[in-house]
Amino acid sequence: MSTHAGQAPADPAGRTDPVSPVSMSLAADPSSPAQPPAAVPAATAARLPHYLRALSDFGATVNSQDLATAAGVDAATLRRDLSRLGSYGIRGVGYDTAVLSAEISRALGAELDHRVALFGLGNLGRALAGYAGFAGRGFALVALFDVDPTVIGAALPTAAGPLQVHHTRDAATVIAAERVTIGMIAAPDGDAQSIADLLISAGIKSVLSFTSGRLDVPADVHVRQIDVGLEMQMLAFHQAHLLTPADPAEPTPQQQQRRSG
Amino acid sequence: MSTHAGQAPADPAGRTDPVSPVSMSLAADPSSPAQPPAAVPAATAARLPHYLRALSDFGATVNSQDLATAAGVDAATLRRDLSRLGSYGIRGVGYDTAVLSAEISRALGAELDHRVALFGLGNLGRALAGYAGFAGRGFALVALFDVDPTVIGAALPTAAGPLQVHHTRDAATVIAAERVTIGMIAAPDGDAQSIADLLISAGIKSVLSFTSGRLDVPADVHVRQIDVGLEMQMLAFHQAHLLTPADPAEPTPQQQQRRSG
DNA sequence: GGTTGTGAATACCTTCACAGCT
DNA sequence: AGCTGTGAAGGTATTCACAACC
Repeated sequence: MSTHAGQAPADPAGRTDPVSPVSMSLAADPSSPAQPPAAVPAATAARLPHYLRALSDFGATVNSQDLATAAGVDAATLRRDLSRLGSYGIRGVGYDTAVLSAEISRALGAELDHRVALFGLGNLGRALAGYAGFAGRGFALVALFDVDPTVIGAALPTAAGPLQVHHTRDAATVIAAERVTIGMIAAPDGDAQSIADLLISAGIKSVLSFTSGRLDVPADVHVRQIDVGLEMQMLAFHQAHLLTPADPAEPTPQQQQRRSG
Repeated sequence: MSTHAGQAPADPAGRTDPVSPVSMSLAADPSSPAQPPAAVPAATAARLPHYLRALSDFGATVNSQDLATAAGVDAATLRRDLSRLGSYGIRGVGYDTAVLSAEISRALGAELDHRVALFGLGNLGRALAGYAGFAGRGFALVALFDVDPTVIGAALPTAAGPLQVHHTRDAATVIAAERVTIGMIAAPDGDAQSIADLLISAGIKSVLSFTSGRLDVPADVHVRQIDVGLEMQMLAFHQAHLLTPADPAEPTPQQQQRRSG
C-alpha cells in the first residue's frame, strides 16, 4: 500500500487491502435511546495502532502534521480521528505524547490484559511463540496447542519463557483455566475451522488466523486473517498495473515521499 | 474482521484495517487522451485474491450469490467488482469458474512469474522460507539474505528445495542475477529501512515487510506491511468495545452467518 | 503565530433494484 | 425463469479551509 504522487498517504486497511466499510457503533442495540458514547468508525479504529506506534518516535509533544507523516496518513484525517477519542490536543501547541498514548491505548483496550492461546506449532507457530512484541503491547501468550504427539507435553520456548504444549482436544479446559481471551491459529488450513469452532464454544470472541480459507463464525466473533499469499498477490497486482501506487485500504497506512524514484 | 448481524460481510482492506481510499488508475499518465483501459479501484483490487481463493471451492460454474458468500462479500459488490475486469459472466447461468479464475489471475499479474527475495532468516524468516503457498500462487522464492555469519553460505531448506544464504551486502548483485521482482523483509525492525533502501536502489518496486515501523520509500514503490502486534491491537479494540463486529477494511473480507452465538 | 477541532465539500464505495441477456 | 451488469441512491470516509483557541 502506497499512495499517489508521493504525498498524502491514504489508507490503513491496507493490508490488503482496501477498505472496510462498516462502521461500528450504534447499530447493535435498538434500545439505547439517546446517543451512544460516540462510536469510533472502523476506518479510524484501524489507524489507531499506527498512531500509537508513530507516537514513540517523538518527544514531549507532536503536532498533527508530524505525527500524521510518521503514521502515513493525512494531517486532517489524523486530527479527525483523534478528535473522536476526545479533545486531547492543545491548540497552538499540538498533542502531549504521553497523554495521547494513554488515550489511544485505552481506546484500544490495552488495559484489559489480553491472554492469548496459540494453535499450531509448526514453523510459523514457533516463530509466533518467540515473537517478543506481545508483552510490549499488552498481550500475554499463555497457552500452546498442537495435535502432534511428539510436541505435546514438551515445554516450548516463548518470548516470555517456556510454555507447555497441550493437545488441542484439551483446549476447552485450558482456555478456561488460563482465562484466554484471544485465539491465534497457525495450524494447517484444513484444521482451522475445527479450531475456530472449538474457540467459539469456549467463548472466545477474537481470533487471529494465519490460514487461507474463510472461517465461518457467529456475528459476534471477530476474526482477522493474515494471509501472506494474499498480500503477495496484492503486490503482484500493483506490479502488473504499474499505476500510481494506490493504497488498498488495507489496514496499513503507508508511504510518504522521499527520494524520487 | 467480521460483519454485523451475521449477514453481509463488508470489507477487505481489512487487514489492517479498514479502508484504503485511494483508487488507482487514471492519475498517472496525463498524456493518455481518451479513457484508460478502465482502472480497477483499490477496494476491488483488494478483494480479487479472495474471489480467486473462493473460486476453488466450486465446480464448473458459480453464481454471484454463492461466490460472494464464500468470499465474504455482498453479491452486488462481487458482481460490480467482476464487471470491472470485463464481462465474464453469463446471464441466467453465472460465471464459468475456469474462465473467471483465469481472468482474475491475469488481473493479478499471475502470469508475470514473480521472483521473491527474502531478507532475515530468524524464526519468522525460516517459517516463510518453508511456506508452500508461494509456488501455488505464482511466486518463486529465489534468494535468501541475512547478516549472520553463521548462516551465510549455508543451504537453507525452502518449500521448493534448498537455497543458499547470501550476505545482505551482496543483495544488489544477487537480485540482478536472479531477476528478483519482490522483496520480503523479515529482519529486525531496526534493519528494515536499510534493507528497503537497498531494494529500492536495486530497482525493486514491491516490498512485503513484517516489521513494525513505517518504511520510507519513493511513491512508485509499493509496500505492504504485516504486523502481528497491530492486528492483535485491532482485535483488542473490538473486544474492548463490544459492539457489532465491524469489519475494518482491512483488506480482508470476512464472515458470514452460521451458528447463532 | 501556531495548531487544533470541525462544518462543508468532495470523492469513493456499497447497496438497491431492475433492465437486458441467455 | 434465472442471473448478470449497471444506473441511481445512500452512506462513509477523506480532504479542504477556517473559526476557535492557546
